[in-house]
Amino acid sequence: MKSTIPDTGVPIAPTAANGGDRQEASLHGEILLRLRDYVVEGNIPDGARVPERQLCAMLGISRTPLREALKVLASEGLIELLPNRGARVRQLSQRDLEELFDVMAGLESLAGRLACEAITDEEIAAIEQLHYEMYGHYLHRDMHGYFQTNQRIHESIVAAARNETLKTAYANFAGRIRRVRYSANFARKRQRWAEAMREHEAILDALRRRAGSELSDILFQHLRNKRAAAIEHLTEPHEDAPASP
Amino acid sequence: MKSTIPDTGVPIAPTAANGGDRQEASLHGEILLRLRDYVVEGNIPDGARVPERQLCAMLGISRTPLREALKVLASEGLIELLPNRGARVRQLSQRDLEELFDVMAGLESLAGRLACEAITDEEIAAIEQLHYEMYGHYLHRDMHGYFQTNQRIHESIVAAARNETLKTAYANFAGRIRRVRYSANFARKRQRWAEAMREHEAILDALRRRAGSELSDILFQHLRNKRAAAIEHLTEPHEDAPASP
DNA sequence: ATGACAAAAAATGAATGCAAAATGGTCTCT
DNA sequence: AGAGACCATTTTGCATTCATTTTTTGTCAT
Repeated sequence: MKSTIPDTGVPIAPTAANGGDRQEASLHGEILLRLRDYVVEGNIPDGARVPERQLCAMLGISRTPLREALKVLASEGLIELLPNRGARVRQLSQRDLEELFDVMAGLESLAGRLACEAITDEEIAAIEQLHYEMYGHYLHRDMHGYFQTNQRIHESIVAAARNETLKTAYANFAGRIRRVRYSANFARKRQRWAEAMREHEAILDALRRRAGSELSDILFQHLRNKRAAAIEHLTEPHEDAPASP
Repeated sequence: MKSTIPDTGVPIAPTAANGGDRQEASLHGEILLRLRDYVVEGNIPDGARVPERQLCAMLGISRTPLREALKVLASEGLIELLPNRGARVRQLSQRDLEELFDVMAGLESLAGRLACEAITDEEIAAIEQLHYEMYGHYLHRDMHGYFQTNQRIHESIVAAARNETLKTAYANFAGRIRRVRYSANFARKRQRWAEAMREHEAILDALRRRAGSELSDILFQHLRNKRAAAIEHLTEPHEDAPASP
């Protein structure tokens, strides 16, 4: 009598798209990956209560591995665990977002500095390629394409830093602000968009010259500007039509 | 009898001195704090197997909360969990240490930059005070005092950054390399010691002028030098190692 | 009708139980 | 005697169960 749970659909789908390097072959590891994605994707409203039983039914497992995964997600800062009151999706205050953006700025700044020490001409060429691609999206006002290529550029810089620890930390913080970061780029401010393009050109220039310290400054400032745009976008979240003022 | 852990009666004292702000009132939270300290303090040899039941007996709890704490510690990078083979204290390769030092460098570099934006004259005065105190330890060849004051200075800079997220991340990474970081300062190289003092003066100078970008560079380089000293000290580890008293 | 109190229901925290996998030792076969 | 196979013990992973705490609900009094 092991199967007390109705087999509705496929409880555990193999997360083939994941990094897979980690030793997440066990059930709790699988659950962890799926729950993290589930939360990051925004399937649970901010601050909503999430009964364990419900998640168990959804995932087709018992509470033990689920609770283990919840503890890890809490330590990652994605959710918060109130004693005897269950888990809630962590609600980020404006201050939290500012702090997170600043930490991201520090990490990218570091990534740029380290990248200048070891990046190859081929990697720079690849980033240049992405840059031109992004420029195309910019010209075509393709916000979605721009956003994706932009992320790939930043990830390429992090990858070029050749530091797995940094890469992991970066991915962790990026997950926390994913939704906001996305909407930040969606701010209709064309001026900010053009400014970001110029900043990216400066980034590329410093990268070509392997000017680590300089690139560090530029990247920090770039993220600071993105932070400002994100915060501004959050405080006045009405933008369906091009506002007149 | 495969006891890898010294069996004292009540080995782990209650961590009353911990940053009790956290909502770790529950049992698993308490266990987490105690286990983390226990591991960070180096009570378990590198790479040693740690049977769950033994830890349970030691802590006087059942396996469920212990396993939850282990999962969290693994996500923090302190231990690693091999599927069906239990938890091992994570053994840091030289490359791991290099990466960790670089990430620490990035975080301190960020902290310095942010600190310049908001630090008060009083805070700077306090750091100056610590600096002179440290100079005294340096003159008296008091390695232990020097080490402690040095840490307090760096922590003060991080605190001055006014970013709790950064502070938490910094504490996390600091925990991972605590032992090595300590021994790094124990390197008998007097030359490096004098150099570090000069670097600290430059840090203080940039801080007084609120020169964020400059301070960022100096702090990064300072940590880079510390990293070099630590690695060097590890590759030729023949000094009278600080054994347990 | 509203508020307070109390009991029921549900959810969480921790312990125990059970199956699968790994470890260790012994035995057999060459 | 040595290498490999086999079995017993230990250990891990997960499910289930038990005990508290919280939340809801129903009733009563004002």
